[in-house]
Amino acid sequence: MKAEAEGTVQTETRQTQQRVAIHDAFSSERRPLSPQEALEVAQRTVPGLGIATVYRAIKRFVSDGVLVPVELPGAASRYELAGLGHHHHFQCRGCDRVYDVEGCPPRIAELAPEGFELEAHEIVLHGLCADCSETTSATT
Amino acid sequence: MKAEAEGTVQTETRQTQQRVAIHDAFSSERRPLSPQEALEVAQRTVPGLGIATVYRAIKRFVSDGVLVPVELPGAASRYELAGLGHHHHFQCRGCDRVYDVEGCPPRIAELAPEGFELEAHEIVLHGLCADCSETTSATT
DNA sequence: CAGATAATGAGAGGGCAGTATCATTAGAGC
DNA sequence: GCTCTAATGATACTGCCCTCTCATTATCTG
Repeated sequence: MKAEAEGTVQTETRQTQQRVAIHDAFSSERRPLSPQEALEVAQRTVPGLGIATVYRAIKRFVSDGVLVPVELPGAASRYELAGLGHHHHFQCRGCDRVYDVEGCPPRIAELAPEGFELEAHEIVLHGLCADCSETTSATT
Repeated sequence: MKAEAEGTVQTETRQTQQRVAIHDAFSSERRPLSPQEALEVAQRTVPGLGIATVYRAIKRFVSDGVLVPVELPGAASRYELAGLGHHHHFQCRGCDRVYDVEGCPPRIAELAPEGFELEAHEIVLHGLCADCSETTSATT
């Protein structure tokens, strides 16, 4: 996987422990992470990791098609692994984490007004995730 | 409408032409406006209007329940008149304006994973509004 | 009309997300 | 191990959204 001879290689892209740790953060958490969250997770592996490196790595992963941006209301951009298929998100107001949710209600297209061209849609659920819901409702 | 005797009145709330113009901007446009958009619309009536005044007025309107915030991915906060009932939004990628859309697909609640407490949801449609769609597809 | 003061406008300031800089570190190939 | 250089980390910096400050203006009441 060197460089297919040509000059399309902008840089050599070394496999550093930082980059590996950042990528692992996304694959282990399995939910959209903000750069800050990714930093915290990856720092468990690489303590000295700096935020600038996280931004750089994410940028690279996105342009390589490894990550895709997930934009949610209010919050900063998050990113998740590409190739997950169509899905939506649930944002917990307790811990502020974002989770993927499967499925998509029918008739979405019918919402668009006459004359409008619908190209994409996005559904964001809000509430409490399982963890926060437990804590709040004092189960025991 | 003075002040019901007590001390609940923080300030007197004068009816200034600026504040009227800002409120009118929201009622005439009938769609969520960012402070910047509101500024531009209101400046047609009050040319010298400053952005700080718009922020101040919006803040006041929100705390008075006249406006409600509309948070959309990426973009800055927008606001719209309160009391419009449940609805969603369409954001045009051409002009970046946001429109209200009626209706709401069924089964939304079923999307939430087990154990999650769904409290609210939000649907954002993306694409081209009627105006931009026309322009793009070169009608004639 | 006059007085009291809320509101305004312009610009400075604060906070935060993200980027650029640069000396130092550490991958990758030999 | 050694060289080359991409990558890193710390920090300065930019850009943007929004708030604060304060001298001036305009609204409201009597």
